[in-house]
Amino acid sequence: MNIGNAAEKASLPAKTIRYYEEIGLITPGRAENGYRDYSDNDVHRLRFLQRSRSLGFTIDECRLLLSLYDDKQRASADVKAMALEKVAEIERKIADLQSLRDTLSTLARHCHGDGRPDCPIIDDLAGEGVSA
Amino acid sequence: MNIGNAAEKASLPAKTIRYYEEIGLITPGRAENGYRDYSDNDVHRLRFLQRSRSLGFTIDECRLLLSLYDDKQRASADVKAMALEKVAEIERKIADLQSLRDTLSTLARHCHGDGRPDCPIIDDLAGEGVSA
DNA sequence: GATAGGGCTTCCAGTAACTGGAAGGTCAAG
DNA sequence: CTTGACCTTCCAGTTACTGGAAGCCCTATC
Repeated sequence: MNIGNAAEKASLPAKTIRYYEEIGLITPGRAENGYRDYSDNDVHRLRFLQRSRSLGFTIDECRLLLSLYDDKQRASADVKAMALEKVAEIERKIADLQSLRDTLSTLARHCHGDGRPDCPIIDDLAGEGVSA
Repeated sequence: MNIGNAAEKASLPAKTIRYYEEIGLITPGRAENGYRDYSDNDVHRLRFLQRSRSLGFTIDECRLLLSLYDDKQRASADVKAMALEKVAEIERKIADLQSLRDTLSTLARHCHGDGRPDCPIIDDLAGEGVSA
């Protein structure tokens, strides 16, 4: 099947699929007219990629995941370890964002937000305002 | 003062400071030997940049914030609106990450994580596993 | 048979915000 | 006078695409 079709089935832009090919994540066949030709298995891989990317795995992690997917002998422990490490990473990011949000809301709460030039947010950024 | 000194005072790498100059966020003077020469006010701006970047504002937002900082007549409402929009954006990101984390932990919980090749995480990525 | 359109191809460039490294000038200490 | 730290510029690389140009392929319609 052509790239447009595969793109639709995998919920990925065609551009992205070509990019994945460029970096060696997938190698579809070619039709006689030079068009890429995707098998059902190719589409399967693309979906795998789409899903793992949307779960926050980097491209390199997806590469590893795909090789585990291809390896019928892989240990589930390897995959579980990656997933758990990813969970921890996501939780660190969440904590960072929460503290960011708290700081910013505190700042905003202290700002009267009218037409006057006086602004505690700017003052804080300038290093002389409320401590969040 | 030299860039190394300014970098230390602003808690920013010298490389980053040069980059900020390149994109027009700051324009220090030059000493006779060609070295950049930072005034106290320059350091102030750098700190402002450091803090607003660390609060999650993009460079373009920092540019705007700096212009509000420079503008003694600006309305605090403008700044407050930016801060609140940023808070909303951060909260969206947090929610996304939380759902990501939940999906991944569910997956990991269903994985026995031993030496056997059978792995629900891979199965899910392949589109045939547990629904998280 | 000409043409219009949509899809496909390749290649080049740009994004955000730096970061690393090479080649070389400047300065203070020993 | 040399060593080492610090400074300069410029170029390249990072992540994961995305946009666009130039041009081929295929089908349908007039």
